[in-house]
Amino acid sequence: MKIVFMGTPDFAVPSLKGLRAAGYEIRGVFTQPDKPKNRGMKLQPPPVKVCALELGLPVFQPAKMRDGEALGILQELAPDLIAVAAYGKILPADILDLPRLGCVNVHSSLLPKYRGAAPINWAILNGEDVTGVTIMRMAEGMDTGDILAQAQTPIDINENAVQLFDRLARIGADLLVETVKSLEAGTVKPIPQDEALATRAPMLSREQSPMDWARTARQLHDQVRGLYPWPAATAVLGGVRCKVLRTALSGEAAGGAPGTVAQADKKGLKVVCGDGGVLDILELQPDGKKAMAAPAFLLGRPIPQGTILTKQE
RNA sequence: CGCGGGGUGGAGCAGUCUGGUAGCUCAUCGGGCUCAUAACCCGAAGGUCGUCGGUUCAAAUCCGGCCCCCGCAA
Repeated sequence: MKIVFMGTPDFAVPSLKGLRAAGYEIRGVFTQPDKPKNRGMKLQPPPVKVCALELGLPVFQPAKMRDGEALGILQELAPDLIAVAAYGKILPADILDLPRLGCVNVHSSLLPKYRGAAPINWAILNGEDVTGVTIMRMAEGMDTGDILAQAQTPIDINENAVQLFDRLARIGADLLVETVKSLEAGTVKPIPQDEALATRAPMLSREQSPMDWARTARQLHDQVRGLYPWPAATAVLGGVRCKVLRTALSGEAAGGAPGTVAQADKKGLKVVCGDGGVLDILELQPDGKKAMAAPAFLLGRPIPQGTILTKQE
């Protein structure tokens, strides 16, 4: 069975490796073009490209999928199946129709919930305690295709987006391989998505970063772990804008207005939230500095107990 | 050359503008107090101030080169 793989970020790497390890013939790997990123705007190859090169697979990085060039390459590669995981490009109908067994996509949510670019983050942001991975047949809409397989997994109360990313990437890879086997055997029964239950998980933005202490402790905790590590939840502490990287729900209740610093010493940095719950800030990163434990931060920038924090402008 | 912040005992910071004895909080070690302590009191150890060069009687501080870390921008 000949497969063409399409994917871009770390999330897609286990799926590529999984298919390869399962013995399928990977005819080629499509990934986004190298883009200028990071300090100095140096060109960065996407993780899938790095992985594909290590595996000795041919890599294709077309800028557009609709100009016929990509179609031409694919016709030459003549795959039986195209497997896609977080490729980041929309495939036109002529490509979707090309492979004998069609195009399948690994999506990191329980579709039809959380269609879109950031399903993992939004699941955490919304306080879900279960999420999962869906393998679907690709259609022209955004994550609207028929469901071929799903796997569920619980979200731990302290799990952040990166940790969940890693887990779902592995779960997705296993499920993808299983599904491809089923497709070969012809035992898959596609299930249409229930449009009435569909929700969207749009790209994250830095506007979601500022922490509003009027929200509940749980909501703020979810914000911190859901936006980790980018764009990250942020707060102004000791006069400095900080990324809040890790928090815990202390379970204590405390008096005081939302934003009141209940404790700020070597034992911890605890803030009263809108529901009276207390959020324990464990790890943070001031502007221009490295990540550090909250008590260490307080040594250099003490915050008097009782200070009332306000939402960043 | 995309823009900006930073490198000072183990940790987090001040000191740099205005050159002149290395400072604060925490951790560590020793002693004390206490039924006891992660609490409190007393004391100690620990730093080529990222690096190389320049200016100067004198450089953490002024000038120049280099290295490293971080944020923005996605």
